[in-house]
Amino acid sequence: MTLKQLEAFYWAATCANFALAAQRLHLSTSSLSKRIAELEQSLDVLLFDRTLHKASLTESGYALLPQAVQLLQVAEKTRQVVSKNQAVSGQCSLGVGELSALTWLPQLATYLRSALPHIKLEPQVDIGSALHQQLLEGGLDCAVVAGRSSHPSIASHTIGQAKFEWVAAPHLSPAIQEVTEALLKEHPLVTLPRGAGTSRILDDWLLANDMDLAQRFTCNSWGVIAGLLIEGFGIGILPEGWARSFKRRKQLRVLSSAVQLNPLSYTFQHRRHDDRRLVTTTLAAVRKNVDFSVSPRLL
Amino acid sequence: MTLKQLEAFYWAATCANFALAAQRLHLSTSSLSKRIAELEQSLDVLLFDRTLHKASLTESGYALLPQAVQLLQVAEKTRQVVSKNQAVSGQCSLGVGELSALTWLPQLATYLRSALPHIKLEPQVDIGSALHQQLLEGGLDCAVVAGRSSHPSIASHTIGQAKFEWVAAPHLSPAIQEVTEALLKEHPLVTLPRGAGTSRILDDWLLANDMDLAQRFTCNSWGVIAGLLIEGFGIGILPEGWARSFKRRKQLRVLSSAVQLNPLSYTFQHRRHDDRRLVTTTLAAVRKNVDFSVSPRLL
DNA sequence: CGCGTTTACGCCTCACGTAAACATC
DNA sequence: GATGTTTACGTGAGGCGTAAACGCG
Repeated sequence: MTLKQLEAFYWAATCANFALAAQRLHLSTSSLSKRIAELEQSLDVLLFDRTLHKASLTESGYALLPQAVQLLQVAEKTRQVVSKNQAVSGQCSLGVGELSALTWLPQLATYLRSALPHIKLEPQVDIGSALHQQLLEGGLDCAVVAGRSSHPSIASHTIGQAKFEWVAAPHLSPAIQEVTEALLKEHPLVTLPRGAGTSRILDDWLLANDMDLAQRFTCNSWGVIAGLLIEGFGIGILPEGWARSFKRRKQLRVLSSAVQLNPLSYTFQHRRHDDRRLVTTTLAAVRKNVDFSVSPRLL
Repeated sequence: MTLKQLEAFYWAATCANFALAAQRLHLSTSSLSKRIAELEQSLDVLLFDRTLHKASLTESGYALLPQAVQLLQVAEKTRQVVSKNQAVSGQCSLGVGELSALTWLPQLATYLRSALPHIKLEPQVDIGSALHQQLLEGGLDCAVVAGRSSHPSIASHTIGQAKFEWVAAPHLSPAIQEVTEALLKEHPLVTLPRGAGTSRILDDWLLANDMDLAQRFTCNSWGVIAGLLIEGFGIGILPEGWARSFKRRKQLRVLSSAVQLNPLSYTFQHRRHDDRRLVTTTLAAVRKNVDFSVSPRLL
């Protein structure tokens, strides 16, 4: 039984399949398979059931998993205790939503390049639910997602809030300065699809105002949404930084509303027992650089 | 960093020297040295100071030791959780005093041979203080010693008591049936050297009876002591089983005493963090077979 | 047939022991 | 010189990737 074998077992047990786990370990699938086989041989126990299409944990495998986690944690702690102030290094795949990608992510990348050059950041942009799934399957080391995860094997750390404003094109019902039910009936609501964090904000607001769902036009790209809003296609909400920028250029106007939009809390999420310094260091770096209020870089 | 390296480090750090640690791991000294060197390289830290005659732990080495212990313990636990009911195997060097060796040790050996054939018992007979030292230096896995160890890195488990009787040859002051100060002044006290557990019993008794030390003749062999007592060389104490045997053969008579001799408690001792099943299983086997009251096999 | 896992094979590194060298007392 | 640790070196097992085979949907 070796630490390498246990590490291979951990990833194989918690990733969607061996290929993904192997990728995570910078290993070929066949080598990973052999490591698992050798671990099984050394413990004289079958850890995976291969009779099905996918390898799944046996009872013994389930029994081993928490032990393996503990062992790897202690091993990591051991490395930290002894080799203090060693440069953190490795690839870190970070999942982010489009909003994060367009506001503070470039800042984070710049910071990491100068402060922690041995960390190779690999950003992956997708909607929150996809990122969450990727975290579970082992495709990501960590992700910044709206809200906390309710999944037991994902740990969430609050890192910041994004604020939103109601906006409309200047020529869209120019007399009206406030978001009303009538306005929402007249013009479609342009927003991200359900499942994105922003939807929660909108649903909260609609509920608080006792309004029915207006016509809803969804697209998974903030850029497209902003474009549609500027075109006067409908009304919608934008992150405060964006709203500010477009307002300054007179491309959009900010609408008031009787009830404020709740801010949206974002959390840094990672696999609960993944205590690698790579992850904790990345969390610290994200905390240093997160800022949802900045204007998007592309404008 | 591998488990093998940490195991090598643990033994190298806690044994008297690398050679002994290597022997313990069934490894050549050079291989052990290389393992340590590789561990140092992988952690990028010097663990031993080689400028002195003997390699001694550096500050980092001292920091690593408890972590290594914890890691090895968790590893051992992990093996146990998964591979339950696996046969325990390995060489187990057990230190015992002569009294244990001559009473219950053969019984233990027989038991182990039939019940746990994969454990190779290697008994080593010496006086308690030597066994204790060997435990500390790593020369022994475990030992049965009189009294508990006060050393922080040695764990003690009480396993039984030995009772002793005052004896004398039938022709030695035949009128006297009780141990008195006068008797002890007339005849030398034949006993084990100071440092053996039996000395404590005698000192307790002398103190309780407010007696001064009589003339004392010491020898490190119970066989020699019994021989001298039978010869009428002096008076002394013998384990109850021995006293019973010699009394039955009329070679010795048992003397009464106003104050009883305290029984002597024996403990099973091992290195505190050595949780190998080999050790715990041996402890259980010793508990099953320990019996200081049996007559010695050689009589 | 596609997807996921294992086997076959050639390559090379790594871990071992023997023996000699080195360092300290 | 005795004791204790490291270096040199030849050997064999073990871990790796590529590529082919297997086995279940």
